Amino acid sequence: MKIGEVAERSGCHPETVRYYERIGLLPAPPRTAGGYRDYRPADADRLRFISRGRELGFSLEEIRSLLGLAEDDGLSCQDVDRLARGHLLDIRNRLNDLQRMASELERVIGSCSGGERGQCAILDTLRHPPS
Amino acid sequence: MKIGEVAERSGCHPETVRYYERIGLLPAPPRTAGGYRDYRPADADRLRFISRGRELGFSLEEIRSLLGLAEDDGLSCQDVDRLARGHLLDIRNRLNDLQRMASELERVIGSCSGGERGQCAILDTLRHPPS
DNA sequence: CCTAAACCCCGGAGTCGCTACAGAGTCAAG
DNA sequence: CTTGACTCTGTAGCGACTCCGGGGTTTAGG
Repeated sequence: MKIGEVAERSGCHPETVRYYERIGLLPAPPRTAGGYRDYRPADADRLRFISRGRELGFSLEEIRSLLGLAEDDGLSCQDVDRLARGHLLDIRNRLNDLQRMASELERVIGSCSGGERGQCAILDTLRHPPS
Repeated sequence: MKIGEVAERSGCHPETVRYYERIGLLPAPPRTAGGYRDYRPADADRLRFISRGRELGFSLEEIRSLLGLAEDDGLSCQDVDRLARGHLLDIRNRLNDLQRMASELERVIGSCSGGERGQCAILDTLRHPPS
């Protein structure tokens, strides 16, 4: 199948598929007589694996590791687990940061919408941090 | 004051201060005889404004707008409010995304840690998305 | 058989917000 | 006078794409 089809099946943009090939995340497929990339179903599976990993917020390097771990049938489950747990911690940290941002913004916006004139509470907050 | 001091006062890295100058977010200050940038306190204030905006997750372009709005004393409060509310929506969306990632990861990790051998549930999830 | 549309190719540049050099110059303390 | 800390410029790198230009190929319809 051609790049458009594998892209559609996997949920990646065709340019992204070429990009993954360029950085070595997806093996370069054979070409047709006309020079088009010719993929097999396993490539679509691999791309779906990548795309799903991205949806879960894994970096491409993390996904590269996961793909490596998925290859060897040894006792890699612990490694996978460790990687996933580490990643979960990252996400929780980012959640905390965003949560703080959101509350702070809500507070600031709330204090502004009341006053119709005079000083702007949002700009004041930016000017004079409460920390 | 020199760049190191203004950086420390504002919480920005010196290289970041130069970067902000390069992209026109901070006006280029006069130079000393030796060619060093010579800042005044107002520059530190502006940098703190920027850095605080970054902490709240505003993009540099948004901050550029906020700085512009902070300049003219007209009826810009509504614009500021609109910008902040729009930004809050962005953050809430990102929060939702991260929240979904975290729950999904927790689920997947939970289902993995039980099994000591056989197939890895995490890899299986990546291989066979539940969607 | 011919043409137009849809697809594909490649290489390179742009995005955002820094950060990290390299290689040079300046300044203050001891 | 020397050492070390700071500063200067310009450039390149990061991650994960995305878009562009200028071509080539395939396919469906007339």
